[in-house]
Amino acid sequence: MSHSSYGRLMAVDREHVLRSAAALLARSPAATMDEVAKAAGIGRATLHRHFAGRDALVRALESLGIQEIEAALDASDIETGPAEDALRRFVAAVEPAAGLLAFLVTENQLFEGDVHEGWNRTDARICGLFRRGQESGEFRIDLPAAWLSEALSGLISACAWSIQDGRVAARDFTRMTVELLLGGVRRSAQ
Amino acid sequence: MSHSSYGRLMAVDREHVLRSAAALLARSPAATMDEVAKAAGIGRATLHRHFAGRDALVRALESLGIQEIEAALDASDIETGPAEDALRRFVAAVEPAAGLLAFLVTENQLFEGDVHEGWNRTDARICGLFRRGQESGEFRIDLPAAWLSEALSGLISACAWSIQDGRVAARDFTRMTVELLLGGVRRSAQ
DNA sequence: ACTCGATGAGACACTCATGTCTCATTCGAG
DNA sequence: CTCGAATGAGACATGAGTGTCTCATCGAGT
Repeated sequence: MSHSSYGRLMAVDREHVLRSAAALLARSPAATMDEVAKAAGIGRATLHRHFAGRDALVRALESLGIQEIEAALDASDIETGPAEDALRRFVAAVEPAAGLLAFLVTENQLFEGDVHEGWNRTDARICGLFRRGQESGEFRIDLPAAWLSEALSGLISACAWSIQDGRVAARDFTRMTVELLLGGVRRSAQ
Repeated sequence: MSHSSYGRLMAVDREHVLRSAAALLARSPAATMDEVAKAAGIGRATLHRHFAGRDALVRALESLGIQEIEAALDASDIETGPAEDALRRFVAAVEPAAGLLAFLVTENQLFEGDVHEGWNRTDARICGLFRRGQESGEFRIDLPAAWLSEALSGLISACAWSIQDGRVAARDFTRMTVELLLGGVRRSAQ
């Protein structure tokens, strides 16, 4: 921390602010800039010094979300091994970012047409996972991979909300999400 | 239309306004009262004459949504027959209200804790459906019925959004939603 | 101890949606 | 045709959130 004029020194603070903002906005998407600042333990002025405005903050959260999801994709080594196992690993890895993902899903709903380019990238990888499973015979082929990707996002968001509202236990996140997506509700002969 | 002082005469107009508002707000939840009025083909003043304010409008939409879902529950005779068939009938019956349902899901996300009482009623019936399926041996019992109900809402919303964004075909709504929920993505021996 | 950058608090103006009001117009009933 | 209720258009005040600014304070490095 010798030369404080270098922007990267702010990275830790910026990171912390983004984490707080993500946690707050995932719960109350309509939260005020003032509330976001308070939640991060800083003043509103400082918040504006880091992020030009609310749009910039949301954009930064988008980037953070993309980054987390891509990190989960990488960490779970999604392109390797049986698709089912890869999906399990990915959902488990993406759990910490589930709230943020849920926020971005609804937010992207608002910004119709103005989607972050990175979003398409992660979506493509997830679609690729489902397509791989279909080609290998693990997954059924009568449902388009694009829909399966959307459904996965929907289920992750739904589970994150249910946990936030206390309707389901947090520790069951991965199991409930992935089990339902993989096996459905029908009791299979297996 | 003999005595125009009777409030029920406004029912048709009110209905039309609510339909338009539902269609618009399902796409852009942040739409202005002015946009809602324009979408309904009326002036903003008239809109305010029918609904005291934005809150009142949203409440009315909530009631309309509950009403539609309950109508779908009734029409699909959800308490009768095999749970799987009942679920299929319900999803097919609720399709016209899918956009409105998606709007209310995100809206309820905002109004945390302030849920419409009718919402719990419909949720209870849907939970009952899943529980019935579990008790009859049709559905798996390792996933709580409450979560299955949430997941159903999430899938319906996700499918409604995907259709709105043109990512999937509208005619596949029922099949994709119910097939995924019932069977999951795993290719079953069946 | 000094200095400089960053911060927090607050004041301020601006924007925008909302809610209320008025007024001219229209439409239907009598 | 006349009357009255409902409507549409617009003006207006209000409130909330935002973005920008200033200034006093704090803290780390020198």
